[in-house]
Amino acid sequence: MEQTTKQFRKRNAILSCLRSTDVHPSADWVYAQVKPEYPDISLGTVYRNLALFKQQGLIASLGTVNGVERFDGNTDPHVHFICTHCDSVTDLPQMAVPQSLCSQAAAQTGGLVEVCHLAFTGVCNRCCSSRNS
Amino acid sequence: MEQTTKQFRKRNAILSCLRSTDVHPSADWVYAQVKPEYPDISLGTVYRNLALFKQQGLIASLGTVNGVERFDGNTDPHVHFICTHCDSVTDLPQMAVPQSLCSQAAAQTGGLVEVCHLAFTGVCNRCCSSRNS
DNA sequence: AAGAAAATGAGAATAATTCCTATTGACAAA
DNA sequence: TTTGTCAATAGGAATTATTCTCATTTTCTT
Repeated sequence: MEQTTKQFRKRNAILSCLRSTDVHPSADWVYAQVKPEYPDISLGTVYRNLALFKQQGLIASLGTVNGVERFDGNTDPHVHFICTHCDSVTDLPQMAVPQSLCSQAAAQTGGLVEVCHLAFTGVCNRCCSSRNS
Repeated sequence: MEQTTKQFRKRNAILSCLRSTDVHPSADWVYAQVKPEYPDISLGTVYRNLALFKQQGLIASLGTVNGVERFDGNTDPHVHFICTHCDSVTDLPQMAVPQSLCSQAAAQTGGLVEVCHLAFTGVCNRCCSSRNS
C-alpha cells in the first residue's frame, strides 16, 4: 500500500534524508534539507519523528558531538571516527565491532547489554591537511 | 611546595572529588559535592576548572549521557557501561580496549587518531532487578 | 604595601531540545 | 459530501545544560 498522504510524505522525507547521507546529521541539518521541499515543516516535527524512528529502531543515535545529537541511518553496528576539529563523523567500514565483546560485557555487568559503541576521536584527514592553527 | 591558597584548595577539591569517585559525575554533581565545604563556590568555577583539567589531560570526558556531560578522573583507556534507565556509568575494568585498533583506525582515516572510546549501553544490574516498567 | 594579572561569583545570555496548544490532516461512518 | 474522532503538526514558549560577562576578590611580584 503506497502511502501518499501529506503527513506520511513529510515523515518519509525525514527518514530517507537520513538514510541517503553519510554525514551522520543533526536534527537541524535534516530540517534544513527537508525544508525546501516541505516549507511548512517545523523543527519540532523533525525532532519528534527522529525520536520516534530511534525508538522503533529504524535509525540510531551516535550520541552528541559538541553538544548536539547526531543520527545515523545505518543501524548495523559499525565504527565511527569523529573529528574534534570540524565535528565531522565518518564510518570506518573496514573495522569490525568485535561482537564477542558484547557477551563479555553482559557477563561483567550482570545486566542487559544492548548496544556497543566503538568510536575514535581525533583530527580528520582534511583538517590535518589544512592545518592553520 | 604545598599550595594552600584559597583558590588552590577549591580547585584541588574539584579535582580530588572527581578522582575519588567512580560515578563518572556531571559538573552539577561535583558542584553539589564541593559546595558544603566551600559554600561560596560557584557552578561557573566548576565548569571552568573541569574544562581546564580536561584540556590539561588530568581528567577525561565520557561525552554526554542524557544531555549532560560526564567526567572521569581516570584517564587510562578503559571500557564503560552506561545504563539508559538510570543513567549510571560504570567501568568494565576486566575488559581491555584493544590498542591495536587505534593504529588500524589511523590507517583508515589518514588523519590523527587520539582517543578510542568503547562503551556499552543497556540496562544495568540494579535496574534489571527492580524492573517495574 | 602597591600594582598587575589571574581567578572567582553571580547572574545574564545562549542554544539544543522539549513541551504546549490551537489547528490541521486523515479516515471511517452516515 | 458532510460529520465526528483521533492522531499529527506548526509555531512558539518553556526548559535546561553550558558559556559568557564583568565587577570584585585573590594571588603573585616587586
